[in-house]
Amino acid sequence: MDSIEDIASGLNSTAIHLIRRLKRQDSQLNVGPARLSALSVLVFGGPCSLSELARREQVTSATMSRIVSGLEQNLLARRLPSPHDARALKIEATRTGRQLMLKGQKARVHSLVKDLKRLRKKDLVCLQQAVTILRQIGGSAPD
Amino acid sequence: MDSIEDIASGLNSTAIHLIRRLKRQDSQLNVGPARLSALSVLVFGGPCSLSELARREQVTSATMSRIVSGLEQNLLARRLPSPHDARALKIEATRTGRQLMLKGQKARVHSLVKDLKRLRKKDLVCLQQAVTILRQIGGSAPD
DNA sequence: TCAATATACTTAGCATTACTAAGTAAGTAG
DNA sequence: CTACTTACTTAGTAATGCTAAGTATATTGA
Repeated sequence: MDSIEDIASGLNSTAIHLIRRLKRQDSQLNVGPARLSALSVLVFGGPCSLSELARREQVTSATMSRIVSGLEQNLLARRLPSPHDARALKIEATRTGRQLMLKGQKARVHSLVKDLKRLRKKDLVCLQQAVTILRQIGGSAPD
Repeated sequence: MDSIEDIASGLNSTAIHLIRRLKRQDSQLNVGPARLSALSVLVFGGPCSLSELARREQVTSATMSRIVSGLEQNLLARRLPSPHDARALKIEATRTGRQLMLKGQKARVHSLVKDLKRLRKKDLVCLQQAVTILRQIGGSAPD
């Protein structure tokens, strides 16, 4: 077996390649990566405040404010007043936003499925387990 | 076993989380992501022309020209004339650049190793195999 | 109650990184 | 030698990150 360092290094480069491959699919949506990522939080995690969104995306509130402005211009999300706190916002995806997100997700997954289909069943089981293992470690990572 | 779609979807979100985690380490280097990524090509792949670098990083030559200018300002890489073609450049990492890259690589790997150490041997073997499997598919991805 | 503080968000200014379009210099083909 | 191609740069625009500073609302405590 490789050393733990080798495995970590392998995970590093593998993740880089995987992400690059998946990003190529996103480019057809004509929405920047920051907006797409924030939108996915809204679609899969439900509406939330701007600061909560900023925290999950690990950017400052100032940056998130502009990302949300961009999403609004693209009609993918909207700002609503928060029911309990007049300072805060409730940000939610529009119908268009949900549709775009699901379309993008489909394209990403499809591009991977094409390659996974060429694998033996044994290898698929291995990847499935690997995903489960990696989900457990680093659980602090936001969505 | 999950469907192939589920596994693909799992790989997608796992890669996103992994990358985000690793990027946090990079932020301490005070070099932007595009420069860091280009520098890694130079350090681990050796000197190459600007267009070759652009091709590997999947950006236009115009974009790469500015990234290389940034690397030069940071004293991390230098432009040299290409021996065989007066139009082209040979771009190479400086000693400082190599050192910075290796330091960054170490930080990335170290942050993962800390978590991997908590896993059982069986799980480590699984991750190692997963890396091997993922290296084979999508081999067209650049470095 | 009211003043001080804290929290939520926005705006402005700067740097990086992406694009296209347009320009320069050098190699190649007829 | 002319026309074309290739390699790179520069300029202009847009998206995305930051910090600093401002506004509005909530909370705390004398």
